Amino acid sequence: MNFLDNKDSKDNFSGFRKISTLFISSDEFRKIEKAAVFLRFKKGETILKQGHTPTHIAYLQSGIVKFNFQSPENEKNTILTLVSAPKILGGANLFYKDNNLFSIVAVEDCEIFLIEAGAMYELLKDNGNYAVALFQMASEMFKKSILNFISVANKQKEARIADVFIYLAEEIYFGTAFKLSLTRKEIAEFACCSVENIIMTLSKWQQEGIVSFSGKNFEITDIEKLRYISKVG
Amino acid sequence: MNFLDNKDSKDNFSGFRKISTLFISSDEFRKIEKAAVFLRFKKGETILKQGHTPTHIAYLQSGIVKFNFQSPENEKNTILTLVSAPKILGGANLFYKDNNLFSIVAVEDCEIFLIEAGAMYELLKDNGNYAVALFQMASEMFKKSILNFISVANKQKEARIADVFIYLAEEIYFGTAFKLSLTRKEIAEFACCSVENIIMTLSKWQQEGIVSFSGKNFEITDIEKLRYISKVG
DNA sequence: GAAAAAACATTGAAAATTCCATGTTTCGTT
DNA sequence: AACGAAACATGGAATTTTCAATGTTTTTTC
Repeated sequence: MNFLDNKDSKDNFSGFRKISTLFISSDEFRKIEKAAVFLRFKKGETILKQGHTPTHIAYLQSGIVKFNFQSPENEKNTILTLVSAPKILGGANLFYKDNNLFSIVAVEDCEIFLIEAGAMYELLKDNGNYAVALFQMASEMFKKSILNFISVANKQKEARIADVFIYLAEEIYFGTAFKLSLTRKEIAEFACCSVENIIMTLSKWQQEGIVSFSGKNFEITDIEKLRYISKVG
Repeated sequence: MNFLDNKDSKDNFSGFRKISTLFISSDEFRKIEKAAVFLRFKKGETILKQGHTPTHIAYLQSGIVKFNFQSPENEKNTILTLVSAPKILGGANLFYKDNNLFSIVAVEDCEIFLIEAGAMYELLKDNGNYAVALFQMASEMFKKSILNFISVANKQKEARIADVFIYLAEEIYFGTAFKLSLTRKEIAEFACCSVENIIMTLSKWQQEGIVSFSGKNFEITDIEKLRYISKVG
């Protein structure tokens, strides 16, 4: 990661400014700007680390991140959810006193603003409706994790993998053709099954004409079939 | 459920008043009281229903509730988490615009205050620190759901059931001996496995001297063994 | 307090899923 | 271009988990 000069940082802050100034004044927003740093993260780098004390709230300007839980006992990872820019991240961290439940890791190169929690909190104290708006955005990510939980808990392998690919198309890549930035192993960690399951299911789907892929280039050719699999399993 | 007169309601509101008046004035709290109704729910009754528009925030004065997700496709239920009084429930509902993700259902007789979301929101607008405090409390329940998710995703049957019973002892009944208010089926819905798994595992544990039970009376006699099972699986 | 319903319990067969072994391809580095 | 490492791929054995059938006990309801 590398630090940029302040001017560049301000130019890139526009997304967050737009959201924020619906609720707070430009003067107040300047306080946030002063308490923020702009950072670039390479694919694979950890943005917020599981177990650390939450000191910052993050705004994802561009890129894709995963919410990754690493089991302390075995070496297994679980991807709770995947998020693409622009979004407020780690809002939950701000509202907890506890340590971070999970890590936030870049799965593609990311541009991020880290804002000091203390400065943010000062502002929220006097702007309840801004606080509520931020909570709502932060809650979205919880909601997505819970939806994934429900999928994992109720459905079996193939339906879960279908859910993952529907989610990728609808909420991450915004289209049925995309360059997949996740490895098979990461998809397995997201759908909570083994890598072999992912590989075999994808091969099967390719034969059945539901998806087609070569290397990282993916296309979902029959998303309605995927929706059917998601329902019927 | 039956409605009580206002006086009784006020007397029972003390828990929520105590929390709230750390952040807001007594005058302001009176506005909440006016917008609240006191209700009793019998075991099995639904307090907030999945799919409904969230119009109220709930304060659980006494009793135990489950966060229950009912699958629209098959008839399967999943218990996301279990919560015992006193707690703020459905805070998430307040911070969402979406419909309720899950139902909140009494697993023991409950005393509940339902507060109009609109009145609450008016108050939060001018009291950011109260908003933050409420959100922190509401987030706790999300956190518990996520922890359950992680257990379900990473561990197998026996370790998950161990997690459920450790959770019951530590966070619901506050002791290792208790009158279990969940059926075997509900435990299965919580640990995400079949009823047979629950029954067989409990029988095995009883033979091994880890738990002892007859009917609804339960005692965990060796919680350290349960912790070991939770880790090693 | 009797009948019905729900909950609890046990077993073996069937199905789903992971584990293991092995081989190929792709990617990044020197 | 050669090398090693990581990712991708395949198939069968071993394991875990659910399903199905059946019976007992407990709880609820009239």
